[in-house]
Amino acid sequence: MVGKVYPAVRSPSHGLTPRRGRPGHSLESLLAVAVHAFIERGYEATSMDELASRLGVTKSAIYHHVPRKDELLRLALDRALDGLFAVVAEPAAGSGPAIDRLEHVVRGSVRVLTDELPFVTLLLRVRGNSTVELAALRRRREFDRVVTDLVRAAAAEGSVRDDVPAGVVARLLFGTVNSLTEWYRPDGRLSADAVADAVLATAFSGLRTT
Amino acid sequence: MVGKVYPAVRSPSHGLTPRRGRPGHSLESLLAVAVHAFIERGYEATSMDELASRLGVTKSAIYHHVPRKDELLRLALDRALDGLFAVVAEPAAGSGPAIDRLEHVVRGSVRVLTDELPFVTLLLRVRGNSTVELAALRRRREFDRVVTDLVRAAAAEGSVRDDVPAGVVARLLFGTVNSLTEWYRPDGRLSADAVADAVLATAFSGLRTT
DNA sequence: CCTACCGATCGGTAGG
DNA sequence: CCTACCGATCGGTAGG
Repeated sequence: MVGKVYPAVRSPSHGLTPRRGRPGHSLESLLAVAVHAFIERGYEATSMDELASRLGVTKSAIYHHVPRKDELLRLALDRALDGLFAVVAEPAAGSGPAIDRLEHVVRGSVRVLTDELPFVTLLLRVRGNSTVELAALRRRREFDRVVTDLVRAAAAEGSVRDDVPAGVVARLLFGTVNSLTEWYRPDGRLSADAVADAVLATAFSGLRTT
Repeated sequence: MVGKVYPAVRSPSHGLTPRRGRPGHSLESLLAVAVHAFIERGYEATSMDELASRLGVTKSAIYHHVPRKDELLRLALDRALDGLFAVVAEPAAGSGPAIDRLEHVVRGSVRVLTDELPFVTLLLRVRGNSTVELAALRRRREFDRVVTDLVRAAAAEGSVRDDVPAGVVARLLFGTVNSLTEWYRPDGRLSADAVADAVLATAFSGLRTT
């Protein structure tokens, strides 16, 4: 279902086709335009003709690069998910006090969100209305489970509050992180690092000073 | 644009038509089914025929109650927005220390979210792809401005951290609150009051205990 | 025999 | 609240 192969796919799970080491330029720009349109108008509300029009090509030209519309969605969602799973696979996410590992995963997630903003934005809008969306939701829930386990471990250490269930703390924490897609813009006043600092300070220590 | 009138509208801004004091039962159930479908499948991806099928009537029967599909969206979004504005209009939101007023508005917003979950969920998915959505976004931004002003006043009082811009603190705070629509369910383990307590404790004091 | 497309149209379904 | 439709557009594919 996920590993369905179409001509010339050799690269990692994001499915790009870098022929002889060069980046697959036209699929890449197609994907960028598609993700932009999916975010702006919604996936189902975006027609292949609209994508074609934005790209200045015909609809048939798009079908040269992808076999179906939902392949565009799958490529985009996998890119976001690959980024998030790369964070929890980093050594710093696997050793040391749980509170430090949690901080590392939050900072890494903010970095993925700011670096791959359109892809993560699209991921957070997915509701499970197709097999592609269901597969993405499954991977996302797996990521959430890792974070919840970290929060639970940090609470057991005594470094995270235990008057609120760990699952609720994890959800509120990632609700805060994920809400960045609603307003963070790379060309805005705040740098990606400043945003990460703001999220960490506010979420970990709270907004109240008194 | 917003006040466009269609036959027999006499009630407040939610636009229901309670004839002779009796609640408009069929519009109410139509709205409930429509909002449910819009959340599940997306507004544009939901066809009027699908709504008719869910209701066990024909598509034309729906057009007896609303003149256009987007009227269903407008009614739903106005209900969520009316609830939120009712909170900031409460006396406790207008007097006393800013930090207390902010806490009151957050608690009230969580209450509206839990009480009118489907309507608020739909509101938070709106992206401005039509005049109805743009009007809702305008009202929502007005609400956000009130909250940001409260955060700024609380920071000026010295009761909210000032190492992060007030606008960012406000966005993160309401990112946390709004993320409740992603997982809170009225029939779940946590009561609405317990959720409000969890949000207040986590957002105001932080998740870290050390 | 390959790639990167084109103009035209398929069977169905959208909102109204 | 129904049957019977409309102009248009949907995702996907034909031959060249």
